[in-house]
Amino acid sequence: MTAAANQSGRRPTTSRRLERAGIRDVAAAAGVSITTVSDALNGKGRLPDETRSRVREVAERLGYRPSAAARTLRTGRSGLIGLTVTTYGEEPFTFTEFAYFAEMARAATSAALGRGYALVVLPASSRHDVWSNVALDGTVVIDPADQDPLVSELYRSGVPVVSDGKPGNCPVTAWVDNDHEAAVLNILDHLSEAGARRIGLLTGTSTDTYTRLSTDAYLGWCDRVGQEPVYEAYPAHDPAAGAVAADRLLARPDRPDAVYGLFDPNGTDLLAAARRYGLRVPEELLLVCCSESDVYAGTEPPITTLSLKPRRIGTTVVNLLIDAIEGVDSGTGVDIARLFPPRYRTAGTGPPPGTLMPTELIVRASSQRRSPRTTVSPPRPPGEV
Amino acid sequence: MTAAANQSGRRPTTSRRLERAGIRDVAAAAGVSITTVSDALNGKGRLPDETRSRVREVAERLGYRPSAAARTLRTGRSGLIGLTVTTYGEEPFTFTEFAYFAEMARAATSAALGRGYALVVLPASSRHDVWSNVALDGTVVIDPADQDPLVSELYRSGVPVVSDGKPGNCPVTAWVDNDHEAAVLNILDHLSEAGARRIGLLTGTSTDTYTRLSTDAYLGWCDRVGQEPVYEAYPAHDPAAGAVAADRLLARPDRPDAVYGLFDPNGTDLLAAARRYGLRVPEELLLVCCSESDVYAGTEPPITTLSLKPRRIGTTVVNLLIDAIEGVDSGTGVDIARLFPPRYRTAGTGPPPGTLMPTELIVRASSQRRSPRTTVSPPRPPGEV
DNA sequence: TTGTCATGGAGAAACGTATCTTCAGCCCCG
DNA sequence: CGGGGCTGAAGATACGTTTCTCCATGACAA
Repeated sequence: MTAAANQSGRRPTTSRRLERAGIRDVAAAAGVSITTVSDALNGKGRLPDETRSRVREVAERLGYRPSAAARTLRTGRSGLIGLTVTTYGEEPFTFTEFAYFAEMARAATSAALGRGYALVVLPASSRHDVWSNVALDGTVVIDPADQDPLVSELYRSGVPVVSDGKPGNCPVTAWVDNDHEAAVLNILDHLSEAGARRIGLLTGTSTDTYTRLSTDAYLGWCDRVGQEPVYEAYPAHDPAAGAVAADRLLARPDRPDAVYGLFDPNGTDLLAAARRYGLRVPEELLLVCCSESDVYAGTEPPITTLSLKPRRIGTTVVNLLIDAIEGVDSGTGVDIARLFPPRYRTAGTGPPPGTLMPTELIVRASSQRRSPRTTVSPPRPPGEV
Repeated sequence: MTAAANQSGRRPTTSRRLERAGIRDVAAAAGVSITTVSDALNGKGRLPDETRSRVREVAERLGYRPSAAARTLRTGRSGLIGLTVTTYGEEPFTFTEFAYFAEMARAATSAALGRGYALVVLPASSRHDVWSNVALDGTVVIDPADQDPLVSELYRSGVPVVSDGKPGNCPVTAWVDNDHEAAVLNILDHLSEAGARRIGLLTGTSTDTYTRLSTDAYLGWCDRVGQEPVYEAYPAHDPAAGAVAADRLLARPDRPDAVYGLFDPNGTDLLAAARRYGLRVPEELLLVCCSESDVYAGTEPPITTLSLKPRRIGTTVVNLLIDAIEGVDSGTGVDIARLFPPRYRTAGTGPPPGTLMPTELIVRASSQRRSPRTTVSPPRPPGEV
């Protein structure tokens, strides 16, 4: 039972193509055990620097690359993070449809790579065949559905899940969202101060968190101020429906003298509709829409936009997720509490913990009747969710 | 990390270890061997349907999910495909900067998922720590650098690589690209027919394939037709430099009466510059630019654009890659030949095999002095590369 | 009876790594 | 002189699959 006898029968088959060098090959070439190789390469164990560097050199010479699969199997960590966008239409991804998603995904990818993780793009559909085929350390879910079965299963099976957008009824490890309520109230106040008497809303028919929270904030504001709500809803994922809804809103008998549009294309659509009805902006119609696009800096007139700061969200979501992954080694969740910034955090002990982030209102000519200067709203203090 | 924070009852039921059920547990529960379980679940082996369905039912009841890591280790297949975009600035990704990348990536993701693969986004930098940490069945490289060390190493280590954009000096399994030369010649002919006497070019300073091929085609055309080249080059990744270059081009003493811009923002930049110089489009200046954005259908006037059909490219690239992954089991490349369509394929036996795809010219008012009607150019027959 | 198949299924060997445990020396102190 | 602690490194096991090999059984023909 010598070591030589043990190692002799490694590859009796004819090696016509050259196999990738494994850790055994490195060990043999360096004249040490595989334990020593592993320790030397991973900076563990007790080894003199001389042995360490020698092993490293041999590994380099042999072009040794550790097998990611084997390492994942052994350590239980893959370094992979799932990224999911809820699908609207037939296409599984809405990346480019809304600039918000694209920017958010880009930031998330960067943040993950910066911490040594890679992002895997996965469909929100709960097709097991796809999901169970990839070992995930955690998952980012953008805009989760109200009762997402996929998220529930992931969470139940112990995979950390962090969502962009406050989740409805599915449990998540943590979530991050913009302070949509504060943002809408801020905009309504802003329009009021600019002289608006009746503010209309262009909103969506879907039930996602963003649409719901924003609409509710609008309705609450109207109720508080004593204005009759004036709004039109349309399916946000339909590119053509937005223009129709904008037209409808301005055709109403109780036509508003200011409009906030919840979705990116609303700005141009409203502008076009206003032109059709001969309404001058901002003299006769004040305009604000939510958008990440800078085309609104160049429209005639430039349009005030609300930015959801997708990059900040994406970075935060990923960092939260990786913190959860690396902080929780056993099955039970621990230590997540310290990861959240002191402000903008839900106080209660009840899960899941969430973080609200401030938005940014970029004021342009379309919402000001005086001097159109670009300015930035200060972040609002955190309110209750 | 106080004990209180630690004890904050997160998941009360997880006090005992709720280990994921393994294949052994399923085998024990079903009263069969793990071999039978594996065969039953994977549709292999010789088993009566009764056993098969019973095992499947037990597995379902136990919530059994095979370990992706173990399967990958055993089979050598991960179901993961890398997606890389060459980085321009500090940001690792240019996804949103150019709509082409975003659309292409989206199509590639869809195509991969449709065939059971998932895409993992990776940086083009050759940081081993990231790349070697994930088991890849193959890689898509968008716009590879002229002598990409990363691509070379991947290819050498046997990982199939398919590139979007004809590679310069690095070996790839296959590549797909638009027929840039044909596209440019087509545009120049189109502008000539519309009455252009001196056609200018707005191009980039970088050395990627797209820029190089397009510029060369332009220079060759000028030489053939006997026109003095009139062009300005600028760093394409600099968002501000484009407007300056457009201005410079129209400020030249030998001002062109038609311009083709190679990059997406050139259309609006050229339009703005033309306005500054009081040039009417298309009466005094014909305009075409390469873009995937549909904003050019709504500009004043609408601008003729060249579409690179990113979705078609993305789908083709991924299908080619997966064909290579599944068709080539040994190290040496085989069988790839049959995968390529008979047309648009390089004839020679020498690797790497490439596919040229036709582009689409969407003709709008900016490049026509007569009746501005939208039409589509027929695909050109394949020429030599 | 004996051999040949076909059927249904079990055993065990990988896959390549990380890590827990053990062990041989060696020095030093009592 | 004996043992405790430290250093350097090897052995062995486990991770959870897939799959190759092989065996038991019974039916059927020779």
